This record gives sequence, C-alpha cells and structure tokens, in this order.
Amino acid sequence: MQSRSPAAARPGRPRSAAADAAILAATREALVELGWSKLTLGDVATRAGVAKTTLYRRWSGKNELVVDAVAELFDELCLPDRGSLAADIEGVVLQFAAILARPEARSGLMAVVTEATRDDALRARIRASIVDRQKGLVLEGRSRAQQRGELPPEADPEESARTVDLIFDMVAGAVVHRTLVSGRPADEEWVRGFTHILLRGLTAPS
Amino acid sequence: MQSRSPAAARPGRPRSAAADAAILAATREALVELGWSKLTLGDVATRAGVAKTTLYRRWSGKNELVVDAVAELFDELCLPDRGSLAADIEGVVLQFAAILARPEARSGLMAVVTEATRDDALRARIRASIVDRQKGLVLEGRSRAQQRGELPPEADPEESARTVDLIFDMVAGAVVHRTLVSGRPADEEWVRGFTHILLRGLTAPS
Amino acid sequence: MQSRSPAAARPGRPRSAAADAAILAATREALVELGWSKLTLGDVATRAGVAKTTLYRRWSGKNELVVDAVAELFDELCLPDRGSLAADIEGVVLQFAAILARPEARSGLMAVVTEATRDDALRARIRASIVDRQKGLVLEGRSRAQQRGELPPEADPEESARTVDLIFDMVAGAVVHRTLVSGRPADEEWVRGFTHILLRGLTAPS
Amino acid sequence: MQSRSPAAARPGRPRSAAADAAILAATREALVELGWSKLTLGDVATRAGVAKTTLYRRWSGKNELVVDAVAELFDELCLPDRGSLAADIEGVVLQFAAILARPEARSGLMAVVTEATRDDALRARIRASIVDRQKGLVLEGRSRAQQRGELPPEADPEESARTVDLIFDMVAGAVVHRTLVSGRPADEEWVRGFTHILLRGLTAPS
DNA sequence: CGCTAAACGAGACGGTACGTCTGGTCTTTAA
DNA sequence: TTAAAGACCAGACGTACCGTCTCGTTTAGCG
Repeated sequence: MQSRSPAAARPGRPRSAAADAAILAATREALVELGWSKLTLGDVATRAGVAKTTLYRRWSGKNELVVDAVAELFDELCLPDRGSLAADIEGVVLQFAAILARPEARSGLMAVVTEATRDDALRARIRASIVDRQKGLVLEGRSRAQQRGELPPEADPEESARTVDLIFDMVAGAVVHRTLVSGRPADEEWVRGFTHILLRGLTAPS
Repeated sequence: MQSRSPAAARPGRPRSAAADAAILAATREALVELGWSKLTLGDVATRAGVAKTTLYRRWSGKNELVVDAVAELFDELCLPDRGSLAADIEGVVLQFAAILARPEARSGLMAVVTEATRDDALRARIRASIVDRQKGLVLEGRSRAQQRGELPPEADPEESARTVDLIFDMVAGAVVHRTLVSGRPADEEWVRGFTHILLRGLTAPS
Repeated sequence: MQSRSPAAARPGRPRSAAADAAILAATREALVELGWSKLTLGDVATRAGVAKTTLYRRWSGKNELVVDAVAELFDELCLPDRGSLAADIEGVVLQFAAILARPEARSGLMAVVTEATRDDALRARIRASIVDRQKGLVLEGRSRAQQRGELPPEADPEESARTVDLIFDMVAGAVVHRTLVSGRPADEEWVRGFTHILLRGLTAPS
Repeated sequence: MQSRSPAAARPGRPRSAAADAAILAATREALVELGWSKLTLGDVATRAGVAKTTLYRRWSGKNELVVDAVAELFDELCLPDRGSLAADIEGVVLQFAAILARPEARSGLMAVVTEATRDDALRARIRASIVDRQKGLVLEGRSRAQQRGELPPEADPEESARTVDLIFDMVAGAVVHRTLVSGRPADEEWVRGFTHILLRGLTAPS
C-alpha cells in the first residue's frame, strides 16, 4: 500500500514554493493595475519573474488563478468577541467591506463569480476557498449570541441551516452590492444602518 | 421601387432597423450559449447575419453591446399593487429573481457590472438603463406603503434617500448573492423568509 | 454556374500584393541572417511589417513559404546560346553555382528538399517551382546541340527521357554536392573540369 | 601534458555504455517515424528509456546526435574487388544508394548537411565521420584501377587530388540528387547508365 | 566494508516559438 | 452613405521543446 501523504517525496525537482507566492502576489498587483479583463497570464508570469509554463503547471487558467489570489485576501477575516451581537455584526461587516474596498478584490472577486455562473468546478472552488469561510463566521457569531442569550437556541436544525444561509446572503449580498454595484463605500454609518435593520428583523417580536 | 421615408432627408443608404434587433437578440443568444467571456463580437455578427462593421458602427465594444442586450430583459419589471407592502416586496423580488434565473442575465449582468468597476462611462450606462429603473420601484413601493399607512411619511429627505439606497442594496444584493454566489434559486420560500426579516427590520418598534 | 476566373471580383478587401513581396523578401533576408533552423515566422512577419495572420493566410507553414522565397532566386536562370554545347553547359552550370553560392539559397534550398523527403505535397511544390525549370534548360540545351549536329537526334523517346533525367541528376547533384557538402566553390576551373568529363562521357565513342 | 587515457579510471560511477547504444538506436527509430524536423530530444530520451540529462551529457544538441546516429549507417560501406573499375564503381554506388534508400538516412543525412551550411564545427564532424570515409573508397578504387592498368598513374599530385574531389562530388552528388531530389530509386539500371557516362568521361581519349 | 564522486531518473525551471483566435480598423464592391 | 465581405495589424492564448537546474537514488572504484 502506498499512502499518498502530502509530503510524499515525489521524484524529480520539487516545485518552488517561492514561485507560488510570487505568482499570487503578481496576480493581485496586475488586478489592481489592469483589472480582470485586461489581466494577462503572460503578464502575470513576467511580473512574477516566472515562465508561463510554471504558471500553467499550477493553475489551469485565469479563473482558478484569480480565485486563489483573491482568496488570500480573506485570510484576515476573523470574529473577535466585541461583547454584543450588534457589535459583532458591525465588526465583521466592516472587515468584509474593508477587503472589498481594495481594488484587487473589487476587480477579481466579481469577475470570478461571474465566470462561475457557467463553471461548476469554479463555483465549488470559490465556495471552498472564500464563501464557506465567511459562512463560518456567521455560524460562530450566532452561537456566541446564543450563549449570551441574545438569540434563542435552535430547535429545528433544518430551519436553522436555512436561516444561516439567508442571513449570509443578506449580509454578503448587501455589502457586495453597496460596494461594487452602487459604487459607494460601506462605511461605518452605512454599516450601522444595515446592522440596525438586520438585527431588528431577526430579533424583534413579530 | 422603394419609397424613401419622407423624414429621412439624409443621403445614402439608411441604416437597417432590423439589424439592431437582430444584433441584440444574437447577443443574448450567444450569452446563453457561450457566456460572457467566450462571447465574440465576430460571432455575434455572424449569428445576426450582419457584418462586423455594422455592429461597430452602432456599439463601441462588447461592454456597451451587452449592457443594451441585457437591459431589455429588465423592461418587464413592474410593480402592480398587490395590496400590502409585504406582498409588493415579495412580488418584485420574485420578478427580479426570475430575471436573474435566465442564463443570459446571469452571465451578462454580472459581467458588465464587473467591467464597470474600472469604467465610469460604463457604470453610468448601467445605472441609467438598469439600476435606476429598479431603484424607482423601491421608491414607488415606499410611497404606496406610506399612502396605505404602513410606513410613516418621511421627515428628513436626506435620511430618506439614504434609507432607499440601503433598502435597494439589501434587496438587490441578497437576491443576486443567493442566485449567483450561493447558486441556489430565490424561490417563493426563500423570498418569504427574506421579506419577513426585511419588513420586520423596517417596521418593528425598536 | 460560377466561373472561378482568377481575377473574379471576389467580395471583400483584396489581398495586398505588396504584402506578398515584402514577406518573400523578408524571408530571404532572414534566411541569410539566421539560416533555416533559426528562422521564425513571427520574425519574418515583423521584418516584413506584416501581422502573423497575414502570413499564415497565404502560406500554411515554414516549408511552403521558403520554397516560394527560394524559387524566386531561380527566375534568373536562362540559357543564352553560347555557340557550342560545352560553352552552354559551362554557362548554365556557372549560373546555377552562382545562385547556390548565395546564402539564402544554401540554407533554404537544402532545407526544403530535406523536409520534402517526408512530405509529398512539398516535393511536388518544389518540383513545380524549381526543379522542372532547371530540367527544361537541359532539354533546351540538348535540342540546340542536336540542331548544331553536336549530338545525334533521339531515336527512342523513352530512352531519351531517361538520359535527360540522368544528366540532370549529374549536373545538379555535382554542383550541389560541391557547394553544400564539400563546401568549396564551384568556380570556373571546377566547372571546366566537370564539363569536360560529362561531355566526353556523353559524346565519346564507346 | 594531459593524458586522456580512454579508460582513465575516473572516480565516480562510469557512464553506461548501454545508454549510448540505446540513444543512437532510438534516434534512428525516431528519424524513421518522425523525420528530422519533428524529432525531439525529449522523445528520443523517452524512447531510449533514459533521462534527458543523460542524453545532454553525451551530445550537445540535436545536430551532433543525429550525425553520430547516421554515421553508423555508413559503417557497412566497403569496396570488394569486383575485377574491373566499372564493376567496382557500380558496386559502391549501389551500396551508397542502398543506404540512402533507408528513411533514417534520407531524413537525417540531408538535414545535418543543411545545418552544417551555417556551422563549421558540425561540418567538420560530418566530414570526419561520413564524408572522408566515402572519399577513401574513391582513392582506393582508383589505385586499384591503376594497378590493373585501367587508369594511368598520377603525375601531378595536386591535379590528382583535384580529380578525386571532382569524381567524388559527381558520384555522391548524382546519387543523392537522384534519390532525394528527383525522388526516384538509384536502381541497377540507373547506376549502369551513370557509370557508363562517368567512366567514358574519365577514360575516353579526348 | 564504507566512502566518495560521478552518473542516473525524474521533473520543475526560464525561455522562445508555435499556430490560432479575437479585437478593432480599413478597403473593396454592391445597393 | 450604408451594407457585406473579408483582409489587415496587434497581441494574448495555451502548448511544445529547448537546454539547464535541482532533487533523491544508484553504482562503480578506492581506502
């Protein structure tokens, strides 16, 4: 039996880890300067000081590359305990907005989501590297609020999952639409108004 | 013999009106089959039975063409009075979701919005042909709800505009995110849940 | 019925005759500077001030292009009447040697002949544009010598054709081998010696 | 002074003799299947069951490799005494033609000669491994004919060398041109005709 | 016997050229 | 003047080889 352990000492020269990093950084740089549609894999390779073949050996195309390059931007997302559900939501939304305010995210994220409408594998990749992480924050925020007593514990797990999805679409969708479609910043004032409506919608007695 | 339209005093061969329609239809057809990134102006011209020059004489590029082609899809959006604010919201959200469910809208709309992040003229064109129309529906729905007494009349006009923008971002963003990012349909059940939260957030006493 | 007359006014912009000439000239220039194996179609296009597509529209590859470029060099071959068979042979052999002394012919001709060993269409093209013209000179020289009485009239036409082929292979082969394999010039002295042997072989009583 | 004794017991693992043979055989095999221009060193290495580095350690490039691979084909050339100059010439020309009829020789030999027009080192290598051996046969045949009295002894050694070169160019050139350019076999009938003319040219009284 | 040093396989690396495709423009003839 | 057709320039595409390099792994001879 041969276990394909990830660090299995494969024969031949190992891939350069530096190249990976250089390519992803060059991709973000090119996204900032040129935007998605004028971004060229040849140009990215040149910026990274790397041959085109090195790039194609790792990523099968523009879409996959940009997903990975953009995904790294979301590594910094986290959910420190700010003491209340409202503060937690405001905090994470502001973090999210700050990332979307960066030009490499603006150009890149929307573009790959667009491409993903026709490419299931790409959609899965986006979900795995970007979306699921964000949804995890929603889950974490909710359980924390339940521990605080701000939200009731869940009864029906299926209903619960549906609500999490809904909240996630509302939060992410609103920030994305504000930032990328309306083209105005999701600043503190806007976030406060948004959080106010969302929270009241979730907690007010019907 | 062809009788010249009396108003067309211009010399030379008049532009074919049929060509415009054929080009836009061919564009939508190509969007469905190929998606944004693989759509080619040469291919569109061929589908429309038209020369490339004819196409370029009317549109300056891919972006402008697709904006116009997609904009026609939103002509059907309207806001019949369904008797209550909740019903009105549900109705228009479902209409919007139905449009976004069509593949030519999925591929095309997102793509031009993406391109618009780096092209102000394109953003203005999109706003004029697509977004403002939607925002008008929000305004219309609110004033109707105010006439019904479901919403209080606005005091501060600036605050009022801010709220309309916020609601618009929340509605459009949630539907778009649900449809294109989460990749699940914005069906009646989902719309009901969304409307419920949104409406309670807007009307519940804090 | 559609007659495909060569100057049939086909629709669309006609091909640029200047481009053809520029490409062939650039090809010869590149052959001189770089030789066959380092000659690049992209480079030829650049030298000719022409896009790669323009080149590929006319020639399907390097081989076909070089055949045509080299074939033009042989346009100058002719057979002026020098008064005797010996003088005629010496004259045409010297002409042939002069062409083979040019670097674009050295690199190009041998290379396409080499490629033709595996490509029947290419061999046919070479025969049509280069070889048959040379063989014509052999035929012309023989009939002229027969009129002068230097050679007897042919009896058996089949035998006659075989002899022409043999002489042609001997003449062209010897010059090519001397020039390209032995790498020494086929100068007047060499040509005189060669003509001497050949002529005696053809005319001496056995 | 550097003694380069062939079996100088150098430290380290000695080179595999089997690899050399396998590479040359694989080269000929690839020449037959693909021809010169489509032959790749990577493919040769794969066929030989050898790494590319092993190949490059021994040969500096495609040209050198093919020269050596083709040169081995000419090892079988020899000049048995057939009793007369005519028979000797016919015999060796037929041998030469038989080698040129093999596809690995057709593709390979011409190609390296072509390359050699721009590479002096390569030309020297070809001369050493292939051409000089053939010229030796001419010398041998002549001296044998002189012993038989078919040819007069040489007076002027310089004139003698010039004649040998000329004959060699005529013989090799005619066979190569017949085989590779005219594309017809140098069979017995053709060889007889050729030998007849050549021999009469050399021996008939002027 | 173990040490040393070169050869070995595998395959990644920076490059270059390939032949194709698309984007926009220009030039022709016909309507 | 517009239309259809298609040639034109420019340049990105993704692939194939080039010749070099870096690995880990033999495999010989010498100590």
